[in-house]
Amino acid sequence: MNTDYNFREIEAKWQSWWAEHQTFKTVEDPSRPKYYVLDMFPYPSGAGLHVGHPLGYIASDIYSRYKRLRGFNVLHPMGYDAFGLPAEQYAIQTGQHPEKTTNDNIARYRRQLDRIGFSYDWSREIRTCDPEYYKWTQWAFLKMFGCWYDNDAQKARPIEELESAFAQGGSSAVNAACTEHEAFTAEQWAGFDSLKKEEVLMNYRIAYRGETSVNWCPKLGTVLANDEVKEGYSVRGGHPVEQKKMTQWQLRVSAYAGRLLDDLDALDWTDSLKDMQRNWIGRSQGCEMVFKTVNGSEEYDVTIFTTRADTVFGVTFLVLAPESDWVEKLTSADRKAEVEEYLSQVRKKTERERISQTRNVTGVFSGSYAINPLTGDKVPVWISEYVLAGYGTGAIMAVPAHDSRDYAFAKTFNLPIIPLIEGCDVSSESFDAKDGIMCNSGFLNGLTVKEAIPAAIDYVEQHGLGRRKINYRLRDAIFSRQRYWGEPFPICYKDGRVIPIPFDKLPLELPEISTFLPTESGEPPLARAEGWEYEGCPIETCTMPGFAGSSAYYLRYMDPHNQDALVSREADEYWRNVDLYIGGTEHATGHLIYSRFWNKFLYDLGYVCEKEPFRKLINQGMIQGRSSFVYRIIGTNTFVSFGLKDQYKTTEIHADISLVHNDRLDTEAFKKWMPEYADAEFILENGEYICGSAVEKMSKSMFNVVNPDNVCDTYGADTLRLYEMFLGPLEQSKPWDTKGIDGVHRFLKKVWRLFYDRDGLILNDEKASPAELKSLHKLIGKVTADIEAFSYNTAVAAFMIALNELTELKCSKREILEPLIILLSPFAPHIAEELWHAAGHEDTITFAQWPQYNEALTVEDSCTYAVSFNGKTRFTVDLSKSLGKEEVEAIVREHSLTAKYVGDGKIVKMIVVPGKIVNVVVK
RNA sequence: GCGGAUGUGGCGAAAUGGUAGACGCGCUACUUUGAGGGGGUAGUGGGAGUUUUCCUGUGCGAGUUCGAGUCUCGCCAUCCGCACCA
Repeated sequence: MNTDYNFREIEAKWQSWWAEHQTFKTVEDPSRPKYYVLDMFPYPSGAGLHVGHPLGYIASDIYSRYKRLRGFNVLHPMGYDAFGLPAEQYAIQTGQHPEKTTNDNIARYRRQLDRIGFSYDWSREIRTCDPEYYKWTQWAFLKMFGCWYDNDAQKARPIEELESAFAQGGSSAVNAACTEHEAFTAEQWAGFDSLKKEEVLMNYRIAYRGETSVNWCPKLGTVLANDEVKEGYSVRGGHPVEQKKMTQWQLRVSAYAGRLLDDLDALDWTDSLKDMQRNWIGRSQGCEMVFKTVNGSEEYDVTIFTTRADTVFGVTFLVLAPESDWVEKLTSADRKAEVEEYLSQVRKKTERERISQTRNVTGVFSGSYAINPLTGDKVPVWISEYVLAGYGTGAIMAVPAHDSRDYAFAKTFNLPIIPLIEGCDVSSESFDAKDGIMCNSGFLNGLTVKEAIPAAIDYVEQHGLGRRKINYRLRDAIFSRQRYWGEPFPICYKDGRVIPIPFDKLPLELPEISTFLPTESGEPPLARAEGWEYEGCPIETCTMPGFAGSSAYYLRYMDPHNQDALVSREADEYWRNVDLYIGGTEHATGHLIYSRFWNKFLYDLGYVCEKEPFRKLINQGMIQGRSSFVYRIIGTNTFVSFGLKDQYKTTEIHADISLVHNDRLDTEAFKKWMPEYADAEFILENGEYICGSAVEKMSKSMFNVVNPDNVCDTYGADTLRLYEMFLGPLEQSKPWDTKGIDGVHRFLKKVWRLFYDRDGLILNDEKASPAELKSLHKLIGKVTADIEAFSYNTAVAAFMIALNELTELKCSKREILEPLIILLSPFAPHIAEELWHAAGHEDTITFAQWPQYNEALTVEDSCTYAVSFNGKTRFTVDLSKSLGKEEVEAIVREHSLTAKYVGDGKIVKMIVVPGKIVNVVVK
């Protein structure tokens, strides 16, 4: 009889047992409380999983299993975010269909995931590239196309309601979110032909097509969303990105900016993540103000946005963004050539260059002048790239005395600077602080800045010069990608009109094409598809971006096989929203914004019952790699050990970490690793070759990738799971360091030893001693609290402490060990199942009952504390029974102390401070 | 520049304002000759002392408190996010 801890056998056995018995298949059950635990589904890349990926999955799996043990009906699904650029790039290079490589990658991911023993309900698996799934992505898009946003009601409404509002009262009948506001009366609306009406409505649709300045990435041949660009480079691939005007599909996310911001407060997310979103949404409160502007004989109203209405008396010029529509109108005939020259210079710059040249002040005078609405002063209108077209109105009033950017501009172009705050010095820099007493400001003189801002806005509103306005930085999401491997738009074009393809024709499936490159004329790959048309009308050739498929996937898991709806009302009302969502921070301003927007849109239409998709969110940290280095003496094939390397001139070379254990290099394996090292020689220290190390990103080129499969081979999935949790706090980034894994593995072997000795099972039915019960209940209390707090590293430590105590007590009692393995089962499910089975249970441990914590059993039954006082005085306090307030006070009197009594309960610890006070700590 | 987080042994890390360093790794000594990642015992922040023990110690500097790794303020350093957002 083999009585060793044979994790390979055990893990394979239970993984197939769970699969056969469909242990984790979840069914809606109104008699039990629900709990929805979700991982951010992975993009199945060609490289497979490394040891960092499962960190969050393990954490969520532990919580899922814990919740099941506590009687919850747990929804814990998994799927794949399977559309995307890398598969398509690979297809372009190799000609392989992205569907094939994606499926291969998914199969590999699945094998890797299965080995770790996750409790996913795979019957609910979804893939965003599956037509049965993307049907509902297309459906949602059509719904957005068919809706407008009512700013007064703060919700999306069907476009038909907008049409009838226009028919009754023209454009002023509603307060709607729109791209370009064009005023018209009901009569004018009635006079529009259908094409014109369509054009007008397009400005209001939540999914709309319109010209906008986009992030164009020439290398990838596609536009990108703001969150897909970082510092002027594409997040995927790191290619330069430039600004370009293009007609693109967009989602009116900006209409939801206020709600996206306000509803953050109620979410159980970290402050840093909420702040990131707040930042990204970028609410600022101020006012719009109209400046009458004169270009020769022409007069225009230029609307500017400012948060500092109080500084309007210090305006010495206006500035337009180069892309602003006013530029053309306000360029005087004699300035035309210079303005054109400046605009072409600006256009040539990539986003990257614009950012890196932040310090260089550039601009050009338009030739026009504006009238300050409060002072009547005439000020010049300039054009400069420091004003952004996409924010506010694309035009600003410049107050150089109190804005550093305006100040730099004024200094460069010799424009006047008027200080407005008493005693401020603007001789070398602007005074930006919102602090001080106003001067040179007419009716605002004498007020503080904080009083002056609302006073100025009130004045502006009362005199019809402008209005209060809240501006958001959040932009509409550009929704077209000039790529093949994404959801097709259910849209076709006929006689210049945009026609939605009816719901009952969905899914509109991706057609086969011969090659995945864009066409010669630069059109998207779908332009190559034969017969890509609907009833004779050409279908849109762009596809949807990556975030389309991931925006509502959590809803589909609730009801993945529903043919008639994204999610049925019953399923939605049962599962509601995600209770716990675990994933990386990298989605803070992408997926997590879009998903919230998408959910709110569906909420407005009554398809989902919760305002927010993800109630609690945890960002797991990254696991970095720990690279190992060997040191080759320059010009030789001799390698010198880390401690001796300073005696030679060496180059540092990454050594594959599979050749290294506890920083010691397996020199023979190293020789076989690469041909060039076959005859390598080594200078050892103490008979060993010690490697250097560094923490770096886990990547193939650093030879520091740890594959979870290898860890499962060597130590087993349970050890991997425990170790990843033991490594440190979940949210923290930390390097993968194989050193400590032996300790965790040893722990599991010792757990096994409590059940088995060399002769077989030693589990017995003897009655537990108080000491054993104390160990157990301390553990129950600690582990329960730690799981609830997601403090998994300390939970694992608690197991080790309990184990040490029970091993010391030679405890093999069922009364202790059965609850212990239930506690352990979320962390190490395979060994727990095996021992549960060994203890005589036929069923799975998955639905056992979480042990009841009895605090009374954890109290010391006999304990005398020696207390030192003033370094000399000593007395003892018997804490054998719980002490109440009276007993404490008695001790205090006896020793002439003063005391502060804290709380009630059992006193386990007394601390005496020399001279004064006894403070009683209650545990 | 703005916002957020973090700073504790040789290492990963613990500590409702209450004996700092639990637990694990590593290391040291002893032990068991079952060394295909063996088992056990003891020790392990630094310094002093033959023993009981003492001093010192959580990035730096103040403050609150009987008491601060923990709370407050100011620095310093590191990491992350945003960044000409008017």
